[in-house]
This record gives sequence, structure tokens and C-alpha cells, in this order.
Amino acid sequence: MQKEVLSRKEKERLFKRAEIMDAAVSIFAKKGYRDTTLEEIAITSEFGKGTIYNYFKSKEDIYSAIIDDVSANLYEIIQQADSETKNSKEFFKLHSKLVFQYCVGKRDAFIIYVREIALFTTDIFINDRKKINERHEKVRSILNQVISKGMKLKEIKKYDAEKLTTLYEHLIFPYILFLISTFKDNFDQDREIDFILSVFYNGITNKKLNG
Amino acid sequence: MQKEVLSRKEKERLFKRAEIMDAAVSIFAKKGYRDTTLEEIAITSEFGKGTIYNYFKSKEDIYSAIIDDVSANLYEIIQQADSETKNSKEFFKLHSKLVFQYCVGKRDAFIIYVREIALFTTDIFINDRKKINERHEKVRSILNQVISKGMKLKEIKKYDAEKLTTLYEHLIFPYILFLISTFKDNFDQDREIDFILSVFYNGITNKKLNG
Amino acid sequence: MQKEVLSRKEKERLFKRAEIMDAAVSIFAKKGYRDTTLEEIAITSEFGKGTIYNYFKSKEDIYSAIIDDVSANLYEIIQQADSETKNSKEFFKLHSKLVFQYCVGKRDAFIIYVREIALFTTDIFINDRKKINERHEKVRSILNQVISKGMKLKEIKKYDAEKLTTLYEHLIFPYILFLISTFKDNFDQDREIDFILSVFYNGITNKKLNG
Amino acid sequence: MQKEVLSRKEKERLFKRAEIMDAAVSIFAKKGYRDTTLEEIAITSEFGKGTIYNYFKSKEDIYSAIIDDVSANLYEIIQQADSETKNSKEFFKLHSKLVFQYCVGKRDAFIIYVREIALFTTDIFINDRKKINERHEKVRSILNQVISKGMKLKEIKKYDAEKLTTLYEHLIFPYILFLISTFKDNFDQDREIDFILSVFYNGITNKKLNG
DNA sequence: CATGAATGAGGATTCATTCAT
DNA sequence: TATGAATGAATCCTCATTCAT
Repeated sequence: MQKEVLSRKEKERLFKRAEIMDAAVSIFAKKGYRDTTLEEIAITSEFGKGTIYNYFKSKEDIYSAIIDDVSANLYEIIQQADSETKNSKEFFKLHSKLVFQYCVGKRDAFIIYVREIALFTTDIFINDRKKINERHEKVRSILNQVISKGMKLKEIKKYDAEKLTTLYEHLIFPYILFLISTFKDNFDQDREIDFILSVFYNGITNKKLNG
Repeated sequence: MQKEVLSRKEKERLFKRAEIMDAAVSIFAKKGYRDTTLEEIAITSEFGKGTIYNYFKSKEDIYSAIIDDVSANLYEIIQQADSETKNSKEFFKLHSKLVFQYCVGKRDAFIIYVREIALFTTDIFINDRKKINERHEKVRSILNQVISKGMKLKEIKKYDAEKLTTLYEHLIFPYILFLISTFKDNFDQDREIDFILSVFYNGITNKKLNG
Repeated sequence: MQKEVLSRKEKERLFKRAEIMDAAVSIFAKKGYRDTTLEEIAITSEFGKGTIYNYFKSKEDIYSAIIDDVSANLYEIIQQADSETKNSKEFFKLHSKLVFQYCVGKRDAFIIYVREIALFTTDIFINDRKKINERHEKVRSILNQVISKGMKLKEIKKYDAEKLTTLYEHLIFPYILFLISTFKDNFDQDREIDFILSVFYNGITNKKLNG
Repeated sequence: MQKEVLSRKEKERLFKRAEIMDAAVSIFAKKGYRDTTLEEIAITSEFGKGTIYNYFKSKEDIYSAIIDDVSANLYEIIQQADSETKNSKEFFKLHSKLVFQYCVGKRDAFIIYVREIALFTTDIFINDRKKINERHEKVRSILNQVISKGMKLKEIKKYDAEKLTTLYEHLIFPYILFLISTFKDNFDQDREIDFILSVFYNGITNKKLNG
């Protein structure tokens, strides 16, 4: 019983925390970190300003929690894509599909993540982000392995694996960012994936194998 | 004589304006718009804070002028690439080469431009930016035409030209951003261009033509 | 029976009240009134924040209760010293001894009292302190009588009794404050009393009597 | 000329700084550090809130500057008293006279100083106060030397010089504090000095010498 | 009675912009 | 034109107090 009570409280706490993050994420995505005020987050989340500080240390803490969330999710996604596929073609297919699905559900959080982490656009907050940067390195490492293996198996042309990793990330993320920024959810995920992978994957495919 | 005096004054005025923008651009690139203070711009530019207001209406005006500059330069670049080349392959080669060159020279301004415009990351300032957005539309329009023509001439596979335009922009800009953010100027421009175009261009090339 | 039940409850209530005051007193002494938070008092006292409001009207109420306590104790002490001694010499000896003993036992409460009352350092809370100020007047009045009587009996030189009262208070309290602030309990009470009274009492003693 | 311009500016700056400190000192003395708001300081000093930050880093910086001022003045005073007198009697006479004069002119600053430094009442701000504490040590050191020398010359009874130093400080400062808190300037400085030194100095005088 | 989540008033600080010199 | 001191609106954060459970 004691345990159950605690569990419910804890659940409620996490639920409210998530509500605050939900409110914050939409404003951060729209206005950026600096132009988002705690007042707005409070109003949007329908909590008092002070209440938010019972769940987060600071405004930056909210922002970091959002990025951390996406970072963790993207890490899970790439792990899943890695474990459930056998070759690079399947991997990129599944990975991009999962990422697209994720982005549609967590549009604003994804926007923030790409802006801050995937695109190296600011020096702001690069401290205190070891965990996130380390996770990003792990993600890149998996991409790197998949590509390297693909190259060994002649699925992929001999490029610098590091470069291809970078290119893949800097192709898919900005492109999705464009889609969700421009069309919200009014686009055909499958067609977009087919399109982008068609360009990307055919490009790196060793044509001799295709022949 | 009157004209000449004015002309020198005008030149001096433009020169000082440029000095202020130079100072501002490096700080904006490093810290972002909000975290850059006019104080810093004044100190770096070695002008008084008040003086800056003789050359720019506001802090935002400086920022917009920077973006406007890049926007104009990139428009010139794409026009040049368009006029000096005959097919899509040559066009992409020259265009990316010119863009790379430009970025290396105007690293910080480019960072700001990509962050604010090419990646649609914020709603901040979307007003007052008609000129810039219109120019961006013109840039896309040229890309679109080159691609469409390339498709007619069977140089390029039959894709949606709009989509390819977007993909090209969202491939080359973020990738360059990554390079200059990560390596400053320590990278081999030609090799990077070869790499990126090899992936991109081979991918969209109609293989029957290659055969 | 009804009465006994109430009595136990009342005892329990007073006991808990004292526990809260004990917790509060150490923090107030260390950090001052403003820098002490109810959160800290709650944690230190191991009560919930809300619970404290069942025992005290407000944060200030706790602070006042602490000062009131010391005020009452010092009043008792001076009454005891007055009733148990026959001349001013004995009185000052016993009084300072009792005050020293008290301070060692209630170090933090004493610190707060001296800071707020004996040294007239702030206007904060001077309202709502009639009781305390009145009691302080009574204390001064006893000192005054002892001194006046001592002067009549030629034990003490002819000074302004008011002034001597003030001097005695402003000698002994700050000095003890210094001792307990600097050395905690690591000082020899008896030696310190001998020292301070030697200076003070010899100073005010009519030398003709000594001769 | 260049130098003169700078000098006038610098003077003006120092003058305004002093005006802010003057405004602040009266409020700090009345309400204490925590209960004093920058708003009040701004209103009282007739500057804008932001202007104050052109002269001081923070609220605490103002407070520290005030204390530093008094600390420096008291150090000068004791040096003067030391250099202009030949024996302990003269020294205490002149020193207390100078201190009294100083306090009357800088009543509120003195109150703050005594509260924070001379009486060891809080742990607040004990960091960042090395300079002040070191200066206080020097002050005590001079007192100590005067007393020690007085003891060697049999002017003063054989006490622990450290203790007497402490006692002198904790006698004169709280007493003056009481006077200026209670009577503002309506007291007879000379009579009070005579009174307090009569008690203190006669008390510590070696009677054999007097006999 | 006991609790601690929720609250919002209040305060320190920053900074774009103005304006007198 | 050049300057930088002055300004106050705006913002993050704290914390005493309340109140539903």
C-alpha cells in the first residue's frame, strides 16, 4: 500500500512535469529559448509561475529536459533500427521511418533538438550537456558502424564513413525540419521517405551491385 | 564638388556601417541574437553605443542587414552560377564551389543566415523580412528551373522539382554549417564539394544516361 | 478527566512548539531573519511546512516567540539576581554569572536577542514588540535601582544611573556575544566574568571605599 | 586639458557614486540589508534603477562599499590617534573623541559597520570581506600595541591585552551605537566620552601608580 | 492535526534605446 | 557626428502563506 501511494504520487508528479514540458516545448519551438518567458510557460501550462519551479530548477532546466528527452528517444530509435535490420538498406529505411514517425508526434521537441544539437548552431548551453553530446556520439557511432559494414559488404560505395554519417544526419534532419515547419503534418511520410532515401541511398549504392 | 564631398561622406558612412556589421556578425554568430548585447557590439566595433544608432535603427536592424547581405550575395552567386553554366551538372559544381568560397570568407554571416532563414528555425523577425523571403523564393526558383531543365534533358531523374530544390538546399547548407562550425577553415573545400556532389548528383542522375 | 486530557494535549502542543523554535533558532542565528526560509525550518524541525502554521501565525511569529523567550528569561534572571543579593557588587557578580550560564545554554537565542533588542540595530518588527520593550524597560529599571542604591550607599561613584545602566548592558551583552560567536563554548566562563567585572566594577567603584 | 576633462568626469562619477551610497546608507541602516530594495535606493537617490548599476555591480556591492568606507576611515582614525599621542590615556581620549566625531557625521554608515563587522553578528557576507577583516585585524593590532605598551609602562593593570582590546571595542562601539540610535545627535559628545572613559580607563588604571 | 503542492507578489538585475553634451 | 550616462520595462527566480487532502 505504501508503495502504491508513492507510485501514484510519483506518477502524478511525472504527469505534471510532462504537462509543463508540453507547454514549454511549443513556445520554445516557436520563439526560441531567449524569447520564451516563464510567464508564458506558466500561462500555457495552466500552472502558477512558482509551481513550475517545483518541477524544474530553472528555465534552462526545462529546455535541457526537452532536449534530453529527444536525445534519449533518438538513441532508442537508432538502437531499434540497428537491431531489427540486417543490412544498411533496411536500416536506413527503418531508421528514417521511425524518425519521421517520431517527429510527427513530437514536432516541436524535435525542432528544438535539431536546432540546438544536430546542427551545431549555437555555443549556448554547450556546457552541462555532456550527457546529450555523449549520446549523440553514440548515435553517430552506430551510424558509422552500419555504414562501415555496408561498405565492407559492397552495399555502399567506398566513402569516408565519418563523412557519410555527417551527411546522412545533415540531410535527413534538416529536411524533416523543413517539412514539419512548412507543412505541419500535411505531408505524406512514406512518399517523403521514399524520395529522400531514393536520392541518398541510390547515390551511395555501389552501382556494380545493381547492374 | 558638392557631389564629390557627398560621395566621400557617403563612402565613409558605408565603411563605418560595414565595420559595425563586421563586429556584430561575429558576436551574433557566437552567441545568438538575444545573447548579443549592443554594448558588446559597440566595444568590438570601437564605436560608442550611441553612434551605432546613427547607422542602424535598432539592434534588429543590424541583424537584418547582415542577413540581407548574405541573402543578396547568395542571390548573386546563384545568378552567376546559372549564367555561367550550361547544364545542371556544371551548375551544381559551380554553385557549390562559389557557396563554399563565400562561406569561408563570410563564415559568421553565413552561420546566421542558415540558422535564421535556410532552416526555418524561428518565427522571430518573420515580419520585416519580406525582401529576404522574396529573394529566397527567387533563389529557389532558379534552382527549380535548373533542375526542371535538367529533368527535361534527362540529366536528372524524374523527381518532384520542388522537393529536389528543398533537398539540395537542406543538404548543402547544413553540411557546410557543420564543416565551418566544427573545423573552422581546416577542411579541404574541393574534396568536400566532390564528396557532397558525388553523393547528391550521382543519386539524382538518370543511370541510363551513365550506362 | 477532561482537564487531564486537555493538559496532555496542551503539553504535547507546547513540546512541538518548542521543537519548532529550537530548529528555527539555530537557523535564524546563523543566517539572520530574512535569509532563513520556512522550508529550512520545516526540514530541520522535521515537521511539514504547513504544520508549522498550526503552531505559529507566521514566520515573524516564530522569531518574536524566540525573542520573547529570551526576554522573559533575562527578566527572571535579573529578578533572581536582585532578590538573592544584598549589594551592587554581589548583584553584578550573580547577574553576570547567571547571564553567562544562560547564554551558553541558549547560545543562538541569545545571539538573536542581542542583535535585535539589546543593540537597537533595526527598525524591523519594532511594532508588535511592545511586550518585549516593556520587559526590557523593567530590566533596565531594576539595573537602575541597584545602581542608584549602590550610589547612595557609596559603593558606586556618582554617575548618571541611566548612563551606567546603558553602559553595563552595552558592555556585557556585546562582549558575551563576541565570546560565543568567536569561541562557541571554548572559553572559561568564570575567568571572563572576573575579567569583565574587574574592569567594570573597579572602574565604577568609589576608590575612597577601597582605600 | 585632456587630463582636466578626465578629472572632472571622474570627480562627477565619484560624486554620483557617493550620492547613491548616501541614499543607500540611510535605508540600510534603518531596514537592514535584506529589507532594503533597490527600488528604494533608486527613489531616494533620485537615480533610475538601472543607473545605479552603472556605479555598482550589485546591491551587495553598495553595501560592501559602505562598510569598506567606514573600515578605511576607522583605520585612519586609529592611526591618527596612535601617531598623535604619547601614552595610552591620551590615545584612548583622542581615539574615542575622533570616533565619536566620525559617528555623528556618518551615523548610518557607522551603524551598518558595527552591526556587520564590529559585533560579529552574522555569517552573512563573511566571504569577500577579506580586505575589511584584515583592516579590522590591523585596527585591533594597534589597540593591542597601545595597551601592551601601557601595561609595560604601568599605566594599565596587567590584563590579557587581547581581552582588553576586545573589551574596548565592545564597549565603545555598542555604546555609541546606542547613543546615536536613541538620541540621534542630541547628546553631548564630550560628556559621553568623559563618562565612558572615566569608567573604562579608571577601571584599567593601575591604582598603585595613582596612589 | 499534518502535509506539501500551488501560488503570485516582490525583488535583483539586464539591456535596448534615448538624449544632452 | 560621436558619445555614454541615464532609464525603466522586462524577466527570472524566491519564498511566505494557503488549502485540499
